Amino acid sequence: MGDTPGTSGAGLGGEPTLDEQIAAYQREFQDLDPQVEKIVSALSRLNRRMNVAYGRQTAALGISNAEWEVLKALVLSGAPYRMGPSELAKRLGLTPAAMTHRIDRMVAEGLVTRERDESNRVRVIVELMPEGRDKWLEAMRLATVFEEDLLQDLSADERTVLGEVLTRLLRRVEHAQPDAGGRLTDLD
Amino acid sequence: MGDTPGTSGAGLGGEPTLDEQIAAYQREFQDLDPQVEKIVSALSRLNRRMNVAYGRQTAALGISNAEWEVLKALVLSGAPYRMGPSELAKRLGLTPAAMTHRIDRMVAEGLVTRERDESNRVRVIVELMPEGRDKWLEAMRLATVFEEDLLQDLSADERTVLGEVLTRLLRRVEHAQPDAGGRLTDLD
DNA sequence: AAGATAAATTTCGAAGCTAAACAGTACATG
DNA sequence: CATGTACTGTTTAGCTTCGAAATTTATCTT
Repeated sequence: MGDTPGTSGAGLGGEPTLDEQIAAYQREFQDLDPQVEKIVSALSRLNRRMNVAYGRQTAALGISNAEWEVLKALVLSGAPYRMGPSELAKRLGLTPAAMTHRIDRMVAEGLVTRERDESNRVRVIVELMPEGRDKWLEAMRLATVFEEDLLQDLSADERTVLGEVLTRLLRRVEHAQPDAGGRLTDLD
Repeated sequence: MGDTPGTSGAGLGGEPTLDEQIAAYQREFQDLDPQVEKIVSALSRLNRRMNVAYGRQTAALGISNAEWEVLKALVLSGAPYRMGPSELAKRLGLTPAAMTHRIDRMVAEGLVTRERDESNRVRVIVELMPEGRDKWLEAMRLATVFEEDLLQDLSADERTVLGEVLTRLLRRVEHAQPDAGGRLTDLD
């Protein structure tokens, strides 16, 4: 792929084909299971492409990915769409300081409001505004259209199997904790 | 999930279970195919977890994700592991300016060298150093161990099917260009 | 030789995050 | 009831990473 044969794959930016990439992996790293690598690489690429698509869609609505995450957490919390900053921070994996900054921006843009909890004045309540909810809804509409198109070629059976297998993989990652060496030791 | 029933799922930071999340999606957004959403959400979560794992592993080796990307591109380019900054930038989706900065750091850390191409003195050649290659190799060893563990529960047949289906999805995203509305129009 | 083109770097600034110090509130305990 | 302790959220200061635009250096064209 240096400059001799490999101008074949047409990916994002001269990115090699999946098969080309796996061949390169095998060339450079012998003890590699091509089948495993194919699954993992495909997962990774697929997700990158999906994120690019989602990013384009949310950008078209004038919100960043960071803001999208907050909107999503609030909507999924259910009516009346209120959460505390620390709960949000925990959910999104941020420090409280970073959460404060994000909320600052989103308040300034009218996506959410921030007020003190009168029953416990230490706490703060972040509440989703109608405009924020509308943006989330519109983003969801765009996303579902994209997702249906993406899965278009899969039969009902294939969808079922794919969902089941992915869920099983997810369970394995979520219910297991990697030890010092990175191995997944089962907890069940 | 506001605060009444939903303390069940034990994800990253109080993250709801996949099924809980899908139920919430359906509650807030009626025209949603739960099967599609399950696949997409599982894909997304799986990838997030994998990235966390990879991040921990590379961090243990003292390199950032950004540096990991550069090492990977150089190794996969094959011996003698040389690329120009602009080619790297295109591959990684960065501007040339950002690429210059990254290379600065990596040269300072002894992972790569940077020298002018004597045959065309406008160009620069970034070359992988043995230390960089060693880091890549060690990261690959860790990654493959993790990946084997991840796919442990899948039968040979399931691996074959999963690889095939994911490849098909990937082809659909890579060979199609979303139009203005975000739809994937097939190009084949 | 003169301009056009191209590659890489430099400069400047923006975004986003964190750590640590700080302020305000609630609660427990004597 | 008084006070210490714990907790929530914000502020401040600084760091890292990236990008846009201008700049430098070299090559190519005519």
